Amino acid sequence: MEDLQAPTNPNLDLNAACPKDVAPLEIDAQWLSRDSTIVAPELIGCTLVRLMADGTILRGLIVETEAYGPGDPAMHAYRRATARNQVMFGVAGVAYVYLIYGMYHCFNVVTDQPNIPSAVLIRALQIETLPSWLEPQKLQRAAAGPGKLCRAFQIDRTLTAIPLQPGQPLWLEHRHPLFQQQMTEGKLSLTQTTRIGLTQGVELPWRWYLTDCPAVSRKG
DNA sequence: CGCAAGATTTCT
DNA sequence: GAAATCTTGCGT
Repeated sequence: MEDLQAPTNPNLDLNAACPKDVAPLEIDAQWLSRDSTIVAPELIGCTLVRLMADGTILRGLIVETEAYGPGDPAMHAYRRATARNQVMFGVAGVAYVYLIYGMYHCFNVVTDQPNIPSAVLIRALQIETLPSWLEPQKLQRAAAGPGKLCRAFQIDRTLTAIPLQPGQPLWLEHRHPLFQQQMTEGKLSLTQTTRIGLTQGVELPWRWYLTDCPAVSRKG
């Protein structure tokens, strides 16, 4: 079983930081056209929105990310461009989705300028509202990990290379002003650590997560 | 063209 | 600790 330990930070109140009644601004390609190690921590607190084929909309607060970039031995495009990774050489703001271990998908946001292969892996979401098919008890950890996140939001390789814009199957929205405010006040904070599951580039501290958030894939 | 390894998850 | 499961890309 997974560790369902409650947050230890009494200030962590995502309902207060992200009230549901105000629509934040969508994130555009220009904002994402920066170094992945800059974008990755700034994406924490932003919202991933999924529009299903049947019109259903799912929303999740991004609570854990990892950066991948040029010169990084863990990056899929480290050696050269291939059919799989070529989307990361293109413009920012499109999806890069790949199959891992034959059974899970990982969702990335392409970042930085064209011809600079880089992306941010979205590793965990705090799902906003309970989908009809999900038991309430499982909501908190239903998107705690890149594979579980894609399973919950029904993201697979057919979505790779799509632009992340409203009306598309996926898009991003900026932090709510109150989330930003609680960051400034120190009530919310980010933790920076090394990335997970790698055999190369292990030492690079390019993973960020919302401190004490129970929806994060793992601590440390 | 064969094959080992993989940005994971879950069960024993 | 190990299985599930299959694509990718490197080495032969």
